Amino acid sequence: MSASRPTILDVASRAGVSKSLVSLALSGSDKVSDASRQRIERAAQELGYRPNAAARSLAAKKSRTLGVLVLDLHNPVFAEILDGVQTEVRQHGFTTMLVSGGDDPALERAEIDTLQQFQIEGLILISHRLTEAMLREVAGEIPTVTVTRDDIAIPRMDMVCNDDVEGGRIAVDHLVSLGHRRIVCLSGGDNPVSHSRAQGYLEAMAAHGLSDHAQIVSGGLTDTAGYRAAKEALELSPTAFFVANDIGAMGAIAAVEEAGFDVPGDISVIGYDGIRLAGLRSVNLTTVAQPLAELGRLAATRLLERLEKPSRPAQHDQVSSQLVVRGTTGPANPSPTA
Amino acid sequence: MSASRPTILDVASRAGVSKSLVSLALSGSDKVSDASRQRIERAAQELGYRPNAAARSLAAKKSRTLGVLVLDLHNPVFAEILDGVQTEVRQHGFTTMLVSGGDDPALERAEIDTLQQFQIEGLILISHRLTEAMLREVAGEIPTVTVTRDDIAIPRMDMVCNDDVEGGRIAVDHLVSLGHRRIVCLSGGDNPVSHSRAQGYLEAMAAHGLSDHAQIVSGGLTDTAGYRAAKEALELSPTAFFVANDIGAMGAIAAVEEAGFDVPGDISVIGYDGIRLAGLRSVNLTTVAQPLAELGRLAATRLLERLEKPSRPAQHDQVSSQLVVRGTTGPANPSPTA
DNA sequence: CCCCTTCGTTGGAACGTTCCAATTATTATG
DNA sequence: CATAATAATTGGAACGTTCCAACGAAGGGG
Repeated sequence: MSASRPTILDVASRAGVSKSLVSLALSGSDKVSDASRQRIERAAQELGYRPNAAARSLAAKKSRTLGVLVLDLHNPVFAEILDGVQTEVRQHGFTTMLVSGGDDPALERAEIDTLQQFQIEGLILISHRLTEAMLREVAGEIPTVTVTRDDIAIPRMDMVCNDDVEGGRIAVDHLVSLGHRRIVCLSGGDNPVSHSRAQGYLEAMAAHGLSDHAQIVSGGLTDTAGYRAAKEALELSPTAFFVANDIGAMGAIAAVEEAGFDVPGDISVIGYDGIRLAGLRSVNLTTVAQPLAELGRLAATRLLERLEKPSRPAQHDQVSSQLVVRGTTGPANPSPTA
Repeated sequence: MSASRPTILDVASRAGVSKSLVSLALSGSDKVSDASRQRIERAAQELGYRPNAAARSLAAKKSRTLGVLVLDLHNPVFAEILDGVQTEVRQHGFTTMLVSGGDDPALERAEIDTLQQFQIEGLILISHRLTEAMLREVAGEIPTVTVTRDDIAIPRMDMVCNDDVEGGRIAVDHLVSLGHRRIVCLSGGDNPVSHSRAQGYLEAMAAHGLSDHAQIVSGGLTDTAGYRAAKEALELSPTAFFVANDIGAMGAIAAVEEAGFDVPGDISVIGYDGIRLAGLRSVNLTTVAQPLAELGRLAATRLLERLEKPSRPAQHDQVSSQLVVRGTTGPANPSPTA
């Protein structure tokens, strides 16, 4: 049973120097003689010394830790954004603390509270559940950047988003180029992201002179929501669906096939997000891919910049999506047969 | 620009009591008069006081935080196990700190280091990348429980696993009951989990007198690995595949369909894990479902128990899987036609 | 009315670090 | 060779909390 963890004092006495010098040496100061530095490093090594982050954070008044709140760990979109966040943050010597929210905004607020107790220096929100009041409160207390949410602008809060309107247009353009005209949009329901995507859909339909065919069926962002919406939308005898997210698109495909149609022989389906899953061979979904990791990377960058310069005006970034053609879209079939 | 965060002293002076009493009151001690308690709570509320976890952890010499290392946040299996961990841990007033490893065991070791700097009281490992030496080192320093890894037993380290051998048997039993005999196992490669599942497969094949038909094709745990293995295994003219995990099964299905066979008309496919994804309508995979959340819950429970009683002998739990029949398995077709 | 218990409350030490001003050792300069 | 400048090192205060021993004020029993 080893005694408790070695402290900086143990290292100091073993190296025959003061604790202050150990602190200096381990933080890479250049005013430590090589001889001392070496002895200190060896002592630390031998003792298996690991600095106490709590003590450090307390003394230094900074934790070098960023908090990240994600909407839902199950949705692959978030894991992929997180990748980007992590890479960037790590490079700057910061650590991230990850929490995932629940359905309940209040619970989500509580999770942020926990993060704050750990003295995080900044916060990345990859969720759109917080109410405006909560968001304002949080952003007022701590440097914050939101990802995939652009509905609420707050003075010092940066936002990193995909250009969802453009993405909607890209989807429609692709379908139109394949000869589709009766394109129905299965929207993701009532959230900023889905609104913009539907908006892009409408604009592009108009641009192609297809406003008469523009129809939006509102659903949600889940598999079942996509399924139901598609089922309902089949009544409109479409030749193609633009679905607001990939998971929803998978549900929609199931509905289409269940109704006896072939994808893409009879009906084409295009999704949105570009999660890896969509690339699996058995899914093989054509989609409008957001640069997810880039989204995360950018969010981290903005946050780190703000830590340097807290008073900088809010910055709103938009990244572009890219069409990824796979197997669920094809030439329009003027008269699909069930 | 608000001054820095309020401390316990601010609360104390506003409530007109000593800091000690504030500490007592906020930690729910019963030796605080109702009057004081109320004034303290109001003061804390009004100031927006949030205790500093760093200071608390330093003073109390305990952080009430557990570390969790997951193999890969992209794999849905881990998100679902995490759910279970979180629920349980939260109920006991602990917080979790989540990190995800990379491909590199050394990097994974470094992540654990970070966790330790935050004075985590215990560690949950949902990963099997650490070398035995690393695992021993870590488990020697901090109460540890591994999930889905049962290849290395260490005195004080608890293990929570699925009974993968039984799961393999369940899969085979199901296929046999549908009349299948030429059942090929697409194994997940060289890791403890896959070994056990293949083991169960072999045992069950033997039990059904089908040892002559038992064939294992080794692959990996990814979509592409499943695809390749299936492609190769089609040579063996099977009527069914037992694939070592769900994601791999999805790849296998793609290969089967690409070769012109129908699933499950010509060839049945059963997976393993029971990720939600498998339940999506467009996937609809028959699978051997591990109780993933339960696995996580149990791991957390064991760890919390060990914190109470550090010297308890290592406990090895096994949970049972359950067959979930969906659309990818069906009656054997004696002569599948491409 | 005094002493003893109980209840509520308090100040101070401790936790392990960083930071700063102060000190000592070393080297350069005239 | 003395002194100034510089380099290396040090002790102590501070960070915000918990914990503990000790305190005063009520209340009860003799």
